[in-house]
Amino acid sequence: MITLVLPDGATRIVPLGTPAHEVVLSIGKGLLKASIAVAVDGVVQDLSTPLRKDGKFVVITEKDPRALDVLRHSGAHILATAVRRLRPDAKIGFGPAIEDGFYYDFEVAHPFTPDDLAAFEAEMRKVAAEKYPFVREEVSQAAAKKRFADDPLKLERLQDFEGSDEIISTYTDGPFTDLCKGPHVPDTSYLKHFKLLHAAGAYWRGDEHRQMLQRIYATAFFKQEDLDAHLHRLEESKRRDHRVLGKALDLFMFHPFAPGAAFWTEQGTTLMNTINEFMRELQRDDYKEIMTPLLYNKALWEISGHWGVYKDNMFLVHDKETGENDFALKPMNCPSHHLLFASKKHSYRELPLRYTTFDVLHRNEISGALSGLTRVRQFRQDDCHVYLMESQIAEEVQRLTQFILGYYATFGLSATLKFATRPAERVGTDEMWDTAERGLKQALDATGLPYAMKEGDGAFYGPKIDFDVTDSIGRHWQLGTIQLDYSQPERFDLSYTGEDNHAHRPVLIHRAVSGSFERFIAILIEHFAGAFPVWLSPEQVRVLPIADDLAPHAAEVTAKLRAAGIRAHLDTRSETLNYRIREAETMKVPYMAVIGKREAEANTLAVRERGAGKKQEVIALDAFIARVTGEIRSRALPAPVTADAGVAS
RNA sequence: GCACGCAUAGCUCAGUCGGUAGAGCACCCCCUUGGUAAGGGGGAGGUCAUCGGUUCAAUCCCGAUUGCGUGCUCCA
Repeated sequence: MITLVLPDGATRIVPLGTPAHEVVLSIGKGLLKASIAVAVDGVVQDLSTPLRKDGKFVVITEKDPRALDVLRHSGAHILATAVRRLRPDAKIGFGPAIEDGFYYDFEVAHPFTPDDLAAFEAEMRKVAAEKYPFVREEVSQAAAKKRFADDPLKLERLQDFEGSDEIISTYTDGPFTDLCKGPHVPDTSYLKHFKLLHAAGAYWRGDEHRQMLQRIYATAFFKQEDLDAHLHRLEESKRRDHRVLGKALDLFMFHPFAPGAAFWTEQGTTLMNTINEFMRELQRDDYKEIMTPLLYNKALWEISGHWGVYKDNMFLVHDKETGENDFALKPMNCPSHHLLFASKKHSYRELPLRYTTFDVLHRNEISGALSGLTRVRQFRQDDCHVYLMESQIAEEVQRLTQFILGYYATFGLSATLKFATRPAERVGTDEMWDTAERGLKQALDATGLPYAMKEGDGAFYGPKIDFDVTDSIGRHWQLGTIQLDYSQPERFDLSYTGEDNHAHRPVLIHRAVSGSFERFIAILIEHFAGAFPVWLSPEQVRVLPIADDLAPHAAEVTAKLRAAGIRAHLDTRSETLNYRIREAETMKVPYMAVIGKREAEANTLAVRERGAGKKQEVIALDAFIARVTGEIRSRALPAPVTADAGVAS
């Protein structure tokens, strides 16, 4: 017998192996109808699975977030059922529920076309209508092997269980049986609101050396309105896509002659420079900004170790005197910073010494990885290397952490911290890692901030703190990083003179705040949907004289705005006011200053704010200048950044 | 890198079941001098990504190349 405790404290004592649905029925008939699955001590299982353990018994209905995973996993089986009916030759791989839906991998002779997807979706509706129950069976390894004799991928999976006491189960819905641990919804008719999204290649088990399968991505919900909302969200992110907005707002472009490297227009350059200047200002007092060469002899990369492991990702440059490709563009700044550091003697009094740089870096990413501004081959990092004594680590890490979080906050971005510890492949002794991890952890604890652990995810030379940023539509980006490194100071034989007049090895911290300016700008574009705060906007005020004869006055106004440090532009084209307002709105200029006869005479402006519609405010020129310069100085954020902020419908 | 898809005017896209192309916006000119999201008219603009093949004929079919897009261990 096993004992189940219901949420209200009541208990049910039932024979071992009783199917869950019997227990649910004993609670209520209506509940059984509404139930999708159950959880025993948090472990989700389906209604037909025999109960084997005592524990807290919770019935999962549509309202439980875990129900969606069950539905989606069943959706994957229904997808496979449909594919097998139409393409009996398809071999099946994995078909899990994922964050926003599910997928299923198939091995087929001919990849799927969009028409195939439409046919599969139609077939899935039939399978759902046929209301096949999901029947669970528990089988022996031998029986399973026999059953999946024609499915080599499943056989490979079965191999993993050889010798383990794992219960092997299969699920059958109508004509289709899959090796699966469940859980599933009771029958196929539960899948009502779903959509196949796209197909793409995916390596079997993510291994590029294995065969490529065809993966079909799909999503499913319990309610049509949830599905609609999800599809709407997808549309919304497409509209915010920095590649689309970058073109629409004329910020940057790419050219086939320079794949993976952005061209910045004057607007985009202004944006880039504004962000760069902000960082420069923050680092003015405690950092030493330096510039180092972009191109180095391989001798440097041999010392740093890049020539051995990273060479394929570097752009090599031919030297006409040696006739060899023995120069390379730098993929990171650290080695060059070390050369500068090592060029003279340093006292312990100088530490922590912080070198910061904005140099251009090149990494030869594989072509398939390139994507807009988020994965490029040429980029600039807000890079910093701190040379310090071991005793200074805690304070420095706290300082850098506050710096990074403060920087994000200026843009209305929040971040969570992740502490990544020693990876399997690493350099240095265990003792060194103990010291480094302890030091970093103490420093992190001292900040009082919550953080998640990422065991084994550190850099090969040291543990690190990663900053995971959430944008206005809830997407996550890994941006900043603080990495502790005992290895490079060793390789580059770095030293400082201590109080004891002896040479000591400094510890190194690598720090990046935005990862790269390119990627950060991509995130900002999507975060703000192109409607940047005033201080970031490439164009802050557009001056619009109503008629031609007001142009001279408008030009004076523009000059005054510019003299005050405001990025103002004058639009005197002989177009209607409506036309010019529309264009300024489309380009997401934060302020439109309209000048008619009345304003010219009173030296005022009829100010329209971006996105505020017809609402206008007549304000004295001086007052307007004070307001805008104030917003620029304080780097004010626009009214709460919401999911729809500034997105034209 | 690999699988699939896409590439037509500056942009967004139609189109040609093989007979060398069209719209809207943008651009230029003219009229309009306007009060808060498109005033009206006219014009210019394309070796249909590149190279090769098939064909009487290719932007369209086939192949290659380049670029871009989706994706490439959230496990049975």
